[in-house]
Amino acid sequence: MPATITDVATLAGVSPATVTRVLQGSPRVSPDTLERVKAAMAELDYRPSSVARSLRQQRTGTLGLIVTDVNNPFYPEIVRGAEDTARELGDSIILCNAAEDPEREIAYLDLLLERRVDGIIVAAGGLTKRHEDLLAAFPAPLVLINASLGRGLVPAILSDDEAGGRAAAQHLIGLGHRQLVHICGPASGSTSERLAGVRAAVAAAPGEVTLEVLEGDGYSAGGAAARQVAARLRPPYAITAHNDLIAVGVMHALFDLGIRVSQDVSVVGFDDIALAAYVNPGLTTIAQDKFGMGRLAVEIISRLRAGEAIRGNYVLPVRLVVRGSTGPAAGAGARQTAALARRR
Amino acid sequence: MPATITDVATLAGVSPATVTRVLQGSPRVSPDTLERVKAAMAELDYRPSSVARSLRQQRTGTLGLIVTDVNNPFYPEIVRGAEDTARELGDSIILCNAAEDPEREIAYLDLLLERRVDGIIVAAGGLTKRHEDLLAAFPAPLVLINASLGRGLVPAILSDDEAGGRAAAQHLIGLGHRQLVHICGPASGSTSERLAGVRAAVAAAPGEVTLEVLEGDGYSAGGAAARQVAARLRPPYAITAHNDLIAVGVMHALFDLGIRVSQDVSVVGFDDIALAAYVNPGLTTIAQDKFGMGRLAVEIISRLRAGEAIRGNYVLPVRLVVRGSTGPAAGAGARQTAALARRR
DNA sequence: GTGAAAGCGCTAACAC
DNA sequence: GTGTTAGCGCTTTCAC
Repeated sequence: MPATITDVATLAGVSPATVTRVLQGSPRVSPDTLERVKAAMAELDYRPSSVARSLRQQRTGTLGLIVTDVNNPFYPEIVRGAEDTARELGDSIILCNAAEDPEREIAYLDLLLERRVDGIIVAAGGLTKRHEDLLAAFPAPLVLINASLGRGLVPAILSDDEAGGRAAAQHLIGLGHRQLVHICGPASGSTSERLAGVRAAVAAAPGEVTLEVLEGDGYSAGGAAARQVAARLRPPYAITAHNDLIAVGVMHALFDLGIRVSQDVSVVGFDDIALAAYVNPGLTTIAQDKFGMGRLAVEIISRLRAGEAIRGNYVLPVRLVVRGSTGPAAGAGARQTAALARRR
Repeated sequence: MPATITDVATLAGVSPATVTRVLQGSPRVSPDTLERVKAAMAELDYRPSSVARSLRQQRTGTLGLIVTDVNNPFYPEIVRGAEDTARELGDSIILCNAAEDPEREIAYLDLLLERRVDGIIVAAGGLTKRHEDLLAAFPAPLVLINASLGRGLVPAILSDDEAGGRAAAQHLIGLGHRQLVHICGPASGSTSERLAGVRAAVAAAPGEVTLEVLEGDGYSAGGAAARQVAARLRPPYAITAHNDLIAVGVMHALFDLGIRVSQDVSVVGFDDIALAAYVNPGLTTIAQDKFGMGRLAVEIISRLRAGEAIRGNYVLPVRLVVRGSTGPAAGAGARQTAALARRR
């Protein structure tokens, strides 16, 4: 049994209230008392119970963070951003891994409410209709990451997907590419925004640029899509993928076909997960500010808690990261000989 | 303000104690009362406060999980294993990201004690002396992952590093390799165990097998070590790395030198992080049961909480995962022509 | 500058 | 089967 405030008070010969004052650094404590109380605390190895404090103060200093899947390389960085910021504010994070299961996500919402968390952050890929209704009238400060509720009642943090798609395509067009292929991810969500950006860049390009759009969600599907393309198109062409994992699948497929990434075909991903830097050649991609999303989410919660009325979407800028997977489009009749792919 | 148990009791025309009984599913409640109470709960959207309950019951149903760095691809899987299991047991996880900072790690221990967590899991790379003293006399159930206190007072979960090193080397020797190189990781910790395993396999090998040991912690240092080796040794030879990240650094360096991974030089990693599967060729590696470590940690905590006296080390088995980065050692004078590396 | 008293929301022991 | 009572450990008036 850990020592209680009463134990400390008794040992120091004061009342519990005085111990509280010491705990809070109140100036209305005589130096003498202060010292005695501190000594008593040290003696008893006293640690105030935040459980009791939470009950009394009606706030727990705890935030719930529901994540689609911690194992998805996209999320740990968001978790870091949130945890880091929470820590600075004196809060803790209860981590909930929804494991891609919407039911479980909802169960967590309940659990977190019972735990009386001061706010909840939901970093989830796709929201179901059921979520929408539940969240729209939610009895606690709430922020969404990478998802938004139609009516904008709940503050949401998003990446500028449209700008990202545009930057990816512009980069390729700037390298001289005239044949673009976009491989889509999951039908829902931001897919269309990224594609819309690509479309916009293609439309605005000087000269004639073609764009073909394929489905290919996931690592292997991305590879399959690439094979399909390779059977029809002749290099130089360029592929934008909805995310990095798809792009890596594309790169492997091209490699197997003896098509050189960068020299023959350029590839651009989206997200900038760690993998992008370690793959060979390095993957050119659109970086989302994942850490910043986590950070901002916690900051918004803390402002909501303070009574501010916040709603609407926060759109974070993205950034083109050029690595080895993109290169200038060689003249129309580019050699396609299988040989060493350029590194990074 | 959320509804309280008294609100429910009043609305249902019963005492709070009866509401508690309903909450706990006690059989000593008349069907009639049961129904009225349930109706009142629904009406008020009542959620029992686990804060109040925790104070009363002197247990929070919360576990602290201190992790060196969530962003390190090794940890998310441990987190998943812990969170998953905690959930099954009705517990929640407070995630603490130490960000490689030992001071911060210690600060978290204090914070978690104040929060009166039911137990703490520390998944940390290196323990300092200061940790040791603190943890050896820790006032809460405690489990370590991938670290152990000399005297074994605190239960620790480890991978069988020695067996892993042995399996890696045996795999290579079985492929006909006679020149082995081991690239070490951080000096402390399990480094030596893995190396010891490699040594054991080399010693037990039929015929003459040489082993060279190099430092090379981290992605780039691993690459540097590989370049050093390549300048001296002629293929076929084989490299075991202390972990996957080093191994990937090695693979890139070899690629740059025009040395083919698998055909000319085999490479084996350790850990089996996601990266290992996505790199090209796929990295042969020793898989640690990361999920199982997280799971076991939570299970041990729950048994400690139940009063069992548990100490000593739990050593989990590892598993050789063969991918494309290892292949048979070609005859002594193997061609070293730069050409396409075999895929996966 | 300090103490007494009340109460946060729940549950456990005991009564009936 | 149900109610009464006390108390978990803290903080917050309010008094002095």
